[in-house]
This record gives sequence, C-alpha cells and structure tokens, in this order.
Amino acid sequence: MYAEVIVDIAHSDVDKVFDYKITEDKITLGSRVEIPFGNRLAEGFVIRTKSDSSLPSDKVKSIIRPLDEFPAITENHLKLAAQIRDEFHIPFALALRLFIPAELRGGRVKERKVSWASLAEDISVSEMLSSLRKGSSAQEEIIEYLSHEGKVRRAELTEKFGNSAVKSLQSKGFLIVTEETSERVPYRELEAHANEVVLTSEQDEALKGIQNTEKKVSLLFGVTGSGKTEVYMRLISGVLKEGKTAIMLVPEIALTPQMLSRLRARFGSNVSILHSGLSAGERYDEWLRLRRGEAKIAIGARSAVFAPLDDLGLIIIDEEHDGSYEAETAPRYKTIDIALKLSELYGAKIVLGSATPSIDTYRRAIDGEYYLAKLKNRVNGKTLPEFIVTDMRKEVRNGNESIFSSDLKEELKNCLDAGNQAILFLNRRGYSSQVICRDCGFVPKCLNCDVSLNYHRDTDTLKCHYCNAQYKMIRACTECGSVNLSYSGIGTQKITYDLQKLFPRARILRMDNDTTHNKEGHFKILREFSEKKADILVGTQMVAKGHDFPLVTLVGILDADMSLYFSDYRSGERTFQLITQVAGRSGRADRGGKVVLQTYNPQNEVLRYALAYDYEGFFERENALRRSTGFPPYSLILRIMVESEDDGAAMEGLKSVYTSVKEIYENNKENFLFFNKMRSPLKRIKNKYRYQVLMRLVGDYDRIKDEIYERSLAEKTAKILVYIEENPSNLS
DNA sequence: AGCACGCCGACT
DNA sequence: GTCGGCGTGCTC
Repeated sequence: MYAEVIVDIAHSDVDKVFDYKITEDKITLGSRVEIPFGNRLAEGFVIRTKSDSSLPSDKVKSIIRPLDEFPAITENHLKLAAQIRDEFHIPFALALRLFIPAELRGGRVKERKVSWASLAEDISVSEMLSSLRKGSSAQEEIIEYLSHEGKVRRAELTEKFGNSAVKSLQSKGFLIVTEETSERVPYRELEAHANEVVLTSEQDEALKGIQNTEKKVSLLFGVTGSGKTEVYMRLISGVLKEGKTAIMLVPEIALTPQMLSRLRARFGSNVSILHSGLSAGERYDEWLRLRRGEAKIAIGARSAVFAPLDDLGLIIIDEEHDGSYEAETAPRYKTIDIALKLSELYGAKIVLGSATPSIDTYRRAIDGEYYLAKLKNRVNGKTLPEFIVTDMRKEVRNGNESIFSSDLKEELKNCLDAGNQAILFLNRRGYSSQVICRDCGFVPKCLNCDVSLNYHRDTDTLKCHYCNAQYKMIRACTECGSVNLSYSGIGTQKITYDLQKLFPRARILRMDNDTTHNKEGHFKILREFSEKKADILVGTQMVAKGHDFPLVTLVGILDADMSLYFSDYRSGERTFQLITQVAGRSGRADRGGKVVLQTYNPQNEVLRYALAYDYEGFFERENALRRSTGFPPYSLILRIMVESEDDGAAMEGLKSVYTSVKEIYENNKENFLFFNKMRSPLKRIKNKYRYQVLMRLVGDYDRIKDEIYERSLAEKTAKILVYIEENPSNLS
C-alpha cells in the first residue's frame, strides 16, 4: 500500500503530494507519520491511501513510523482542510495544522525550545569584522546587528540575513547559539457551582423554535441578561441525548469563570476546554479527550471550531458580532464560514447568539435565511439599566476640566455608599496616548511602524502598540528642544489615578492589555472583582463583554463618542454594540442599575438608538445607510496588501499587482464600486513598507474574486509579501 | 524548511 | 587557482 503524504512544512515549494510506502497497518487516512525527506527526517499527514503509485518504485521511500496511536485528523476534517487550503490559497500543511494542537507537532508534548544567538564574548567585534573576507556583507551586518541588539532569536537572524551567513558565523565560532525552554502557564481549576433554573416562557419558546426549525442557522437575539446561556445549555443537552457532540464558541475574552463553572456543573467531565490559558500539556490532554470521544462538548475561543469531534450536532457562537471571531493572521477565516462548512459535513445546527447582532447577521435573519428567536426581557423581569446622559461640552463650560462629569461623580458616590460595585469603561489604553510638543507640534513616532508612540506611566516609557517597541521617555522635544510637552488623551491608568484621588478609600482594579499581558490575567482580575475584592473596575473593551457581576449597579462610559470617529464603515455598528454591551453589565441582580454616558455629541443618532435600547431602529437606519452607500453586506471590500522591507520593491510589487488586477477591473467594471491603489495609512509596520489595492465588489462577484486572488497572489516573491483581506475590520 | 550544488568575486 | 559567499532548486 502507498500513502499520499503532505509534508508538515508550511512552504509553497513543498506544498504537494509525496508518495510513500506504508509499512504498518496502523497508518491510515489522517495519520501523522515520520518520513525520510531529502537527507533528513520530517513529519507529514497521510491524506490518501492507494494500492499503487505512478512513480518508479525505486524513487518511493517508506514511512518510518506513525507518530500517534490513532489518526490525528478525521476524514471530514481532511475534507474541510482541503476546502480551507483552496479558499485561502495557503499550503495544505498550514490548513491541516489548524486541526491539531501545536503540542502535537515536532515530537511529544514537551517544553518548547527556542534558539537564541549572540556574539562570542572572547573575540572583539573589530577582530571579527577584520577577519571576514571582503564582500561578506550579510555576515558583517549580522555582527553589527548583534553588537547592538545583544541576544536575539536565531530564527530572526536567518529571516533577516539568510541561513548561509548565520551558519558561516556559527562555524567560525563568532556566533554562540543557546537553547532555552519557554515556561508553562499553570492552569487553576474552577469550582463548579450548580444552579437549577426554570425556563421563562420566552426562553422555552426560543429553545423549542431553534430545535424544531428546518433552517441550518438560528439567531438567538436576546437582550443582555436575558438568559441566553441557559438556552445554550438546553440545546447542548438535547444533542447529547441524540448521541451527538457540540462546540460552544465564546469571544476570546468572555471565557469567564462564571460561564465555565456553570457548564462544568451541568455537564461535568463531558466538557473540554480549549483555551490558550492552559498549559501545553493540559491543552493536549483536553484535545485528546475530545479526539477519543471521552468528552463530547468543546468550549473555547475561535480556534475551538476546529475541535476534533465526530458526529457534530451543534455549533454555538455566543456574542456572534464579536471581532475575535475573525482570524487576524493567515488563514484569515471567519468562524461562521468554518461552522457552515462543518454544518455541511455533519448536518450540525448553528446557533448565533447576541444582544447586538452584526448588521449582516440580522439582515439574514429578517430575510428568513436564518431562524430568528427573540428574548426581549431579562430573566426574573429585571429592567434594563437607566441611562443618564451627560454633555461634556456643558461640563467644560461649567468649569469641570476633569475626566469625570458631576453626574458620574455623584452616582459613583451613591453606588459606593450603598456597598455596590461600579465599572468604568474607556476606549483606550495606557496612561495617555500621544505626546505632542506644544511649540513645534512634534510627535514622537516608532522607528519601525511610523505610528505615534504612547506614553506609559508605570515604566515611564514610550511604547509602540503595533510592534511593542519601547523607547525612553523624552523630557524635551527632540526637534526644537522645548520642554512644553503635552500628553493628550487619557488612558485607564490616568483614570485610575484620578479616581483614587476622588475616592481614596475605594479599591480599584484596572483591566486592559497592559495589566493582563499574561493570559491568566483576565481570569485573575475578573475573579477578584466578582469576589468583591474591589469596588471599581476600570477598563477598555474587555470589560464590556459577557461578564455577569450581580453587585454592579453603575456603569460609566467615559468617552462614548470615541469609537464613532474611526474611519471605518462599521464604526456606528461598533459604537452601538459597545454601549449596549457595557451598559448590560449594570443591574443584573435585583439592585437596579444605572449607566452614565459621557459624550461631546449627545444628539448623535447612533447614541440615541443605543440609549433607547432600540436595536431594530438602529438596524433599519444602518441597513439603509449601507445599501445607499454600497458598503457590506451590500458589497464586498477587498484589500490586497503588498509589503516589503524594501520600499522600492514594495512599490514595484504594488504596480504589478495593480496592473494585473486592473485587467479584471476593465473587463468587469459593472462589478466594481471602487478600485484604486495607494499607500497604506500605516505605511510601515515591523520594518515593512505597506501598500494596498482597495476595491469594492458588487453583484455576482464570486468568479471575479477568485480571479483577483489568483492574479495578485501570483505576484508574491521572496521579497514581496502579498495577501488579501475581505471586509477588513480596520484599514490601518 | 533545510540542504547540496554551482557560479562568481576576492585573495595568495 | 582556490576558497567562501550567496542564489537556486529539490525533496516521494
């Protein structure tokens, strides 16, 4: 017998089928195998078995051994991987990797080793440089680079300067390579607490409706606090009874302890949690339990849609509007599309849940493509929190220059006096954002990314949010020497600082990307807050999502307008969602709830719909707007990115991509609403210059889209990176 | 991805 | 001539 093997190397040169002889019966479809490849060993996936090979038999080598006790990838998942390969134009190996935990590759589960490179210390840099042959430019550059950088990842050097040069230096003894293990993150067990719940009639109706509909996809549209989770759990129970399995997806951030413990309580060890916060070993174990059929429910963020489950009966996507369901790196899949393909393969039902569905989803629901189930009331008849709108322009006129309006201060005081908790929401991070010179207007920018740097008070440094570079804080303007520097903008740190001065005895927790750098940070902060170890939680987007804190009676939205000013066609949708979600954190128990919304623009239509909890009204407005302006879902935005470390090469690349795609445009003008090439708004990120071809497609564009993919990706070279984004969530 | 192979330019 | 750097092509 022969096996068709995909070598587990994500490179287009080896992205083809290699035939090997099968030596053991255990090796079948979906097995991972060790194979001789060239003059070394490699890992590969068996994607087909056959009785003979078209190659001369002396060319065909034998598989050395199977790598696992069982085929790592199921037959259906092999099919799905092939679809993903075709759709996203990525090497097959990369598509297959989606279905197995990283721990499985490159040997057994063990500590991850990273190779670091630094210059030898017993030889001086000048000695090294002078002993090199002339013209060894790459090696010279490496020595220069390392003499500044010290220790860097070996992979970084080969990427920048090529493997030959690195190896040469290594063999000369100029370059010292050491291996270090990267540490594991321990995982803490959650206590499971059960709660017997009787369904409200609304919940019951939604449940039965979803179970009985013939439609593949249902939208569970329920206001915050309306008990969607309970409906999900009943749906899961239902498919388990049929002997099928279920996947439940939650936004990255909303893997809250509460939800996990509820599911644990209901389903016990039948639940498997796929979460990046688990240690490598634990993640592997959880995956294995699913693969062996010991657990039938997979819960996790986006990537859990690839859980190794057979007989899939249900896929739940909670908070379906959330941005984390779109992958940011290749393959840039949208989770719903993967779910639809799985549904095709298994006949599984898909349930989307949200209080603020995306415009696209809701349109499909009212068009009848999706089944629509509504939960209009909070469970136990609790009312939605009351909004208090403060006009910040008036506050400034009345001499209040602080971040907090007088309304907010008063409500905070009342809330704390009553022994309740409050959440303050802000749409930024850091102590303050840009530093600007008041005399000459100079703004410090990142040397790699061409974006303004952000000041961080705790470390007294300037940081780039795109590449994480750190710079020393400047005391005087680099351009004109003036010390009249202004820190514009506010961040959570500044708010926490000012808040503490206002309420010296309040215990304040801060949650943003800075305080929660390690993955367990979210859990820890949320747990502390829910155990009432703090009175006020200050944070960015991540405090808005899905959490259930019964003691919170006040939510302050400090800069409600902020997200309206992004130059993005979805900014209205985002703002509506954010306000509704964050307001929904208030008044979840019997204590009532209030929301103070601070804005410079109280007349804004989007805000007014959000204040009235009028999703349908907002949808009508937004939908009409999208239709008349020709934005998604009434068009498809394609953005072809062309990137290179060499600006000239990037420009050349852009030109060839543009000329190539322009032919398609010329022949199908009626399908294009917009077509142009330009520099990207962020013209340099991580030392790569970035250009783009931007277009909007309408009508019957499937064939045109494929053609655009083909023609533009053909321009990819070693120096020039080309990739395509569909309806990108930001255009920076 | 990683390795051999072969061309080319610099040095003895 | 010969040695090493660096681009190219191949792996069942």
